[in-house]
Amino acid sequence: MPRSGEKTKQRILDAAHELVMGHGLSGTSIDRVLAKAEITKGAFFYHFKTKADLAQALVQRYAERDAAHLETQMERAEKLSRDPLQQMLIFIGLLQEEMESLTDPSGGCLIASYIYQFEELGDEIKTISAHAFLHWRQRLGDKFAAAIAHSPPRLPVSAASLADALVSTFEGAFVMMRVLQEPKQFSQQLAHYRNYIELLFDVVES
Amino acid sequence: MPRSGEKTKQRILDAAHELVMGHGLSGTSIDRVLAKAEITKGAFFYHFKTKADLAQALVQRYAERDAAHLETQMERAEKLSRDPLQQMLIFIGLLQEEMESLTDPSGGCLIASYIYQFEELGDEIKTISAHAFLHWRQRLGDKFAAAIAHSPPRLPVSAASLADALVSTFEGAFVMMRVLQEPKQFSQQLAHYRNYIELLFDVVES
DNA sequence: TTATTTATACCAACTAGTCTGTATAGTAGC
DNA sequence: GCTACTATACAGACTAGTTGGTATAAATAA
Repeated sequence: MPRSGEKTKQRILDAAHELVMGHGLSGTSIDRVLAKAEITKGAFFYHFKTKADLAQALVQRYAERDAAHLETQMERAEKLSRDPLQQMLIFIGLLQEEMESLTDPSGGCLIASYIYQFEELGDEIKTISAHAFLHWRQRLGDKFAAAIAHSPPRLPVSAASLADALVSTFEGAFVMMRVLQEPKQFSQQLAHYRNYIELLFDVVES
Repeated sequence: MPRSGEKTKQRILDAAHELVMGHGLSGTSIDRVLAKAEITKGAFFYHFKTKADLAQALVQRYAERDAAHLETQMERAEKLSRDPLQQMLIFIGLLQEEMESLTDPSGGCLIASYIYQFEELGDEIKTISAHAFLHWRQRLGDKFAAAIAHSPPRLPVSAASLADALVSTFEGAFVMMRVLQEPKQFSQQLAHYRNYIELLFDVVES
């Protein structure tokens, strides 16, 4: 069945992604990926030059999907309000909705799964990872900048670091969820972030 | 020179810890630990039964030091004020002080470095990890409970989840720092947490 | 006080298996 | 004839873990 090369490649990436989430990158052998994807070694090395090449394709795909997801939810939020602050609050709410349906604590961030072996990763992967985070900083930072310009926050904060704080909340929540085996950590930590934004911009009725 | 076995054991743990922070656990071979600690394989397996045993000793030592550090700073904060909320704010400030002096983005949390290979880790390690986090929840949760009892927060929050939010902030900050190679992320994210607490308990002069 | 034993702490070399990556021969569809 | 594989075999490096032996120091016995 030629002409379907892309499908096999995606199967490999899917299998690898799942394994990396549970065993880490260096704990995931190519042989186990082959077994999970039900292909042979020849097929694997037809699509990927090396294991490092797989690791990069993995994070590339992850970053692309992540950016697309951010864009989708952000555009939804932008259609639901004209006010940038409200857009952000809606955006956080949409993320919360998604995460509340999570019931198993096996979710995670592929990029985060790489960070404790950065020393043996290529620069390309580091660049892709950083770029994924910087994209959030940019997209959300613009919203916060507009919100700050519209009404000053009760404490001095930079738009970029407020954006970073949401990404940080995500990453922290993943760690909490995995260590404590508590899926609810995710929506709980997001709720605190939302509280913070609301208090900061004084949208809480006293 | 027998009788000095503990020193060698600590040297092994030190070397292993440093390597795990840069290559992950499964990316850290025993051979490389031996090279770094400048000992032989015999010495290693005299002190540790298996690699899994090393991993456990590593996280055990980390958890103990972490708890001791929490206690030290908390007691300092408790001596500087009688008010539980102020104690928490001082405590956060003390942590911020420490983290501001960090200039290289190679720091990290050993427990977090384990989470993406939890599937191949023993239950003991998972228990130790969870317990370390739960200890923070308890210690800080009590403070927040007292603070909430003293003056109600502006939004409904639980003491435990507020405590979790600080641990989450830590973990998130480590990820941000590593991915973006920005050491300042740490104090920045802590500052947001501090802002949140201050706004929540209305200690900000308007 | 000296000789012997015992436990600790360690070393060098080895084993058995796993790792990534290569190679090769063959096949099914376009 | 090109693409997209299967299947198998294998090289070379690295893996965790084992073995047999050694140096040291302290405890015990003569």
